[in-house]
Amino acid sequence: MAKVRTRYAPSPTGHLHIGGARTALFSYLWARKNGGSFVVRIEDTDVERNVADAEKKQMEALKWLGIDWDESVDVGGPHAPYRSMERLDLYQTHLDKLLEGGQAYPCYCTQEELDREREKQLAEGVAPKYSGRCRHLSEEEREAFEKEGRVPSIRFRVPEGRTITVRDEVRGEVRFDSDGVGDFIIQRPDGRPTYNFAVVVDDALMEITHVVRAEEHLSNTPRQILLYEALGFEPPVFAHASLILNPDGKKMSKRDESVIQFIDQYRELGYLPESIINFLVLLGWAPEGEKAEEEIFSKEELIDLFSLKRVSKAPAVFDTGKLKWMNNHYIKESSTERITDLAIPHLARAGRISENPTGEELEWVSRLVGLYKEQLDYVAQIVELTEMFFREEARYSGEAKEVLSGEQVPEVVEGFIKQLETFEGALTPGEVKALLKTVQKETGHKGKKLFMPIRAAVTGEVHGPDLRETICLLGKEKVLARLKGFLERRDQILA
RNA sequence: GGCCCGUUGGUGAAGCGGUUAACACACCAGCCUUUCACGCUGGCAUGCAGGGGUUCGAAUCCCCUACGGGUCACCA
Repeated sequence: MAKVRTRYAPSPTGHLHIGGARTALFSYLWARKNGGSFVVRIEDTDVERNVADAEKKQMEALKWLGIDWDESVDVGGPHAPYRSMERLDLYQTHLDKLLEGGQAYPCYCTQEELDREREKQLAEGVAPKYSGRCRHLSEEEREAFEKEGRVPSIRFRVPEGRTITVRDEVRGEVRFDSDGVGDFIIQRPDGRPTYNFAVVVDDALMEITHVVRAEEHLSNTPRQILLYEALGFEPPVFAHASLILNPDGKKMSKRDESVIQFIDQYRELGYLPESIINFLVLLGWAPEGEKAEEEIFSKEELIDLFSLKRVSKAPAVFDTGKLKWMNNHYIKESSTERITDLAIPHLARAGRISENPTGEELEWVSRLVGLYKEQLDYVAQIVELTEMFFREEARYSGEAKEVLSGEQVPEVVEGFIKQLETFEGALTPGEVKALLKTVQKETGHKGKKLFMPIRAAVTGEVHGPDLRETICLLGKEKVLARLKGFLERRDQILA
C-alpha cells in the first residue's frame, strides 16, 4: 500500500472551529499512526469570503494544539503551491481535458435563471437539480450567447444511470445513483474552480490516500468520485465523521452561544491544548478493547491507538461539563510554574498585578496559583476565584455573617489580632498554625468555633482553600486590617 | 420532496449472536478535611427509538415505522 497521506483543507474564512480542529486531528493522527504525511492545504477559491488573517490564525491554532504538518504554505513541499488560488493553472489544465473529452461543457445560464428554476422545482416538490438546458447547445446557440456577452461557467456532465460507490472507512460502502445529481459547476465564469473540482484535482495531485472530513461532505462525495474517474485518477479512501452537536442536540451553528466554538477562545481562556485534543478525539471516536475503559490519552498514545475504523457514525454531543472536567484534570497534572505563567497575563489584565511583575510578585502569584490550582476549570478563572485577595475590605456573604454572629467570635478575633500583632518575622503556614493554637489555648475555643470566625472575618466567606496559606498570602497587614475592620463595624456588618 | 446517514442512561460511550449492558462526566449518598475543592467508597439503563421477523438465544442479523441529521450552491 502506498504511503499514507492525509490532509486538512480549510477555507480561510474564519477562526479554527472545534469541528475543524477535530477533523484536522483525526487526519493528523491517521497520518502519524501510519508513518505518513500530513498536509495542510488552503482552499481559498471563495475569494469574497476570505478573511485576511484567517489562514495564519488557523495555522497558529493548529500548531498550538500540537497538530504539526509536513507540507503546507509555510514549509512548502513536493506538491506546492498549497493555496488553491495559486494553483489555477493546474485546474485549468485538467478542466481543458474534460472539455476536450466532452465531459464538461459551458453553461450560459444566469444566476437569475438558475434561481428561478430552482424555486420552481422546490415549489413543485421536485428534487432541485440543474435541468441540463445548456447540456446540448449547438455551436450556433453558443455563439449566440457569446455574442450577447454572456460568459459561461463550466459544468460537469454527470453520466446517466450510474451507481456510484463511495468506499468509506467508517460507513462501509455507500451507494448513490448518478441520476440524483445534476450537472454541477466546476469552474466559475471568472476561471476560479469550485470546491468539488478543486478538491479532487488537489487531492489527486497531492497523492492524498485518505480523505477524512465531516459527514456534511458525504453527499458531495459521489460528484467527486465521478470527477476522479473522468480525470483518470484513483479515488482515495474516504472517512466521514459524524457531526458535532451542541448540548441541545442541535447541529452547532456558528452563532451558537451554548458552546465556545473556536480554538482561539479556548486558548485565551486558559484551556490546555492537551485537554482540547483529548476531549475532541473522544467526540466520535473510541479506542478499542481494554483501552475503551480509559479516557485520558496523550497525543502519543492517541497516535498509537487511533483508527479510522473506530470513528463513530452517530453524531456526538459536545458536553461542556466533560471538557471542564478534563481541563481541570490536566491543570492539576501540570506544574504550578506552567499554570502560573498562563495565569500572569490574566491577572495583569485584570489589574491585579503589575504588567512587568517583580520577582517577589511572581513568587507570590505562584503560591496563589498553587493554592487554587485544584479547582481551576480553566486558567482565566483564577481572576474571579482570587478576587477576595485584591479587595481592600472583605465582603461578607450571608453564611459568613451567620458564622460571625456567634457569641465567641469577638473573643477569638481579638485573640488572633493580639497574636498577630506580637508576631515578628516572616509569616508561614506553620507559624499561623502555631498562632492559632495559642488563640485556642487562651480562649478555649477550638475547631470550627475557632477557625470559621477567622476565615469569615478575613475572607468574608465560609469556604475557601487552606486558611493558613491564605492568611500568609494576604499578609499580616491586610489580615489585621480586615480583622480590626470587622470588629469596628461589627454591628453594621451583622445588621 | 429525492437521495444518503444515524438512533445504547442527562452526556461521551463500550458492546460485533449467549455479559449482572464496561468505563468516564454529571447527579445523589457517605468518608476524609477547621470550610470549600481534591481524593476515596457506594448508588444511578428491568433495558438498548418503536414494531415485526430470523434464531434454542438479539442491543448485536433482516424488514417496516417514527424521530433526528446531511445534501441537492458560481460555500467549503
